[in-house]
Amino acid sequence: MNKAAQLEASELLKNADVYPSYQRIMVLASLFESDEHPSADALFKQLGSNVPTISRATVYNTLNLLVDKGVIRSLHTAGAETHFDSVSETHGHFFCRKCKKIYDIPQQNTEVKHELDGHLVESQELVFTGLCKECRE
Amino acid sequence: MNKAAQLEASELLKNADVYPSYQRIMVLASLFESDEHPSADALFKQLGSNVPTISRATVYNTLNLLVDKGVIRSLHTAGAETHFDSVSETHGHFFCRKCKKIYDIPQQNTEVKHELDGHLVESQELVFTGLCKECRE
DNA sequence: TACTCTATTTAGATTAAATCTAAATTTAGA
DNA sequence: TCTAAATTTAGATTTAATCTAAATAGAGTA
Ligand SMILES: [Mn+2]
Ligand SMILES: [Mn+2]
Ligand SMILES: [Zn+2]
Ligand SMILES: [Zn+2]
Repeated sequence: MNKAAQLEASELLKNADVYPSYQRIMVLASLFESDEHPSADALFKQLGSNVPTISRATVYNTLNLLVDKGVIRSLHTAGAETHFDSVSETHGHFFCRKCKKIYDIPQQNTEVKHELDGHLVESQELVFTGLCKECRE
Repeated sequence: MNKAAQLEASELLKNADVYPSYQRIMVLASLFESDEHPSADALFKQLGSNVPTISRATVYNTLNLLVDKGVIRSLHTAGAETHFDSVSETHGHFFCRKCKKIYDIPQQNTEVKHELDGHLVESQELVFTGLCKECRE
C-alpha cells in the first residue's frame, strides 16, 4: 500500500479525464510498483491481497481504458498474454522466448512518427525476440 | 493451385531442413498467395477448398515451425490473433485498430541488431498502431 | 515385397486470455 | 432525498492456440 504511488496514479487518472475510483487507482499504482511488465492476470493476483473484491473485468477494463488514453502501454509478444508498461516514454523491449521475461531496451531511433503513408499513428512498439543474457548461459 | 508458389514453398522448406510434405507445401504456398497478413485460422479456411482434410493443428504446427526456422515471420498486434508474413526481409507494420488491417511499412532503421545488452536477438518486430488512411476518413 | 521405426497428420478435446452480461453498487446532480 | 449515469462485480462465454492419442505416410533394411 504505497501511498505515493497511489497519489501519482490518482493524478494521472485525473489528467487523462478518467474518474479516479479506488479500483482504478489501485490498478495503476500496482502497475507502478511492479518494475516488471506484468500481465493483466498477474496484476489481478497481485491486487488480490489489497483489494479483495476487485474483479478481473475491472482490471481488464482499467488497463484497456488507460492504454486508449495513452497513460500506459501494452506489449504484444510471441507469448500468449498481453503485458503492460507504466512507462510511457518511448523505449523498446526484448522478449526472451525461454524464460518469457521482458527487458527494457533504450530505443535508438527515438523520433516518434505521427503519420506514416497517410495512416494516423497513435502508438508504436518495437519488440526484439531471442534468448536473454541469462538464458543463453 | 498456383504451381509456382508450391515449387518455391518446397524449395524454402528443403533449405530450412524441413521435410516438404504436401500439407506444409500447401500452407506455405497459401501464405505466399495471400498478399495480406493472414491469421492461422484465415489460412486454415483458405486451404479448406484445396486440401479438404487438412487440420487446424497442422496449420498451426507448420506456421510455428517455419517461424522458428526463420522462414516466415509472426506479427503480434493489439488484435487478438497472431498474423503471419511470408516476407522475411526487414520491414515494419501498421495495425489499424478500427478495420484491423495490417499494412507494410518500409523500415527506416534497417540495420538489424544481433545482440542487445547481452541478449541474443533472433528477430525483431516494429508495429505502429492507429487509424489507417481509409478509416480516418 | 515385408517389416520396422520414425515423422507427420488428423479430429476432437482441452486450455486459458480476454470479453461479455446482467445485476449490484457507487457517484454526481437536481 | 431522488434519479440517472458511471462503475464494479461474479460468473458465463468466446475463441485463439495448444494438447492428445490414434491414424497415416515415409524411410531404411533385408
Ligand atoms: Mn518497458
Ligand atoms: Mn509484412
Ligand atoms: Zn531468458
Ligand atoms: Zn482501417
